[in-house]
Amino acid sequence: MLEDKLTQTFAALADPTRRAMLARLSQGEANVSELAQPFIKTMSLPAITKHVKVLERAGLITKSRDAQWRPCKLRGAGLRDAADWVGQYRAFWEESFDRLDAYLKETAGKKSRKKKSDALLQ
Amino acid sequence: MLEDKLTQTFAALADPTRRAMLARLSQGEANVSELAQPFIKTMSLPAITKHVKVLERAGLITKSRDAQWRPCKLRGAGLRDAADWVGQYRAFWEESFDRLDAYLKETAGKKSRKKKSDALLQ
DNA sequence: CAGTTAATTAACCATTTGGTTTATTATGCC
DNA sequence: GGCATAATAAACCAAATGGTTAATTAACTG
Repeated sequence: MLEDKLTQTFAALADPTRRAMLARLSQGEANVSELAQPFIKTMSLPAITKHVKVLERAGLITKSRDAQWRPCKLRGAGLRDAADWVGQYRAFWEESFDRLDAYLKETAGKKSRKKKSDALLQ
Repeated sequence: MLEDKLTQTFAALADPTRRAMLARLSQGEANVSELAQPFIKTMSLPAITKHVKVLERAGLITKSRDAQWRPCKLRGAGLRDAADWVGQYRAFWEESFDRLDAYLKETAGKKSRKKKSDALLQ
């Protein structure tokens, strides 16, 4: 994945309105006004349109056409790219570890109580 | 985790310079000028300082003091929070699925070839 | 103490972001 | 055709972001 695409993806996720839209879409397709519904008291429709566009350009959703409606659907691959990037660092939140320890466990170890430390970075 | 903290975390990840800094820190502690090293031809030190501060405020790194140096280290919990959020959507990138199918597999199923679909959303 | 190194602060600037209001496009319906 | 609905576009604005340069703080070193 392009460096810049990942930037767009994380930027798109860095907004609670857009994350709520993804949450809504995880329950099924929705058109723009349906996505707008929870926010329409506090935000204009053009603002919603913009948020949807950010999600679309980031590859997190796809938008199609049905008469005057624009049904949107979640695009798993977009979220997977973000998950894959973050996943590189899994070893850093899986309890106690250090790289040597991890190396020993992965190669020769068998009795250590600590969890595995994945290879990190490209 | 606070809604707003997640926003800060994703915003911090939405920059290639900052992601590169995290990559560097995944190989071990580094102080600010060490983090700056790959960028110092193209960016001033105050710019680096600002990036480091964004990472720190997002909870992705911690910074301590050693004389005039400021050793930084990766904070796994910050990345885990991001990973956990994205992980809610795992079902959407793990091949063919739908919520009913997932439900059946998780509760009664035993022979389905499809991968598991986690419960989504709060 | 004087000088050097590490890092930050302050003030500033351009661009991007997230919102607004008003106007427009496109579709379906009577 | 005329009207209502769904969505977008355009123009604008304030605040945030990502950078700069110049000045400052803090610590070590000779």
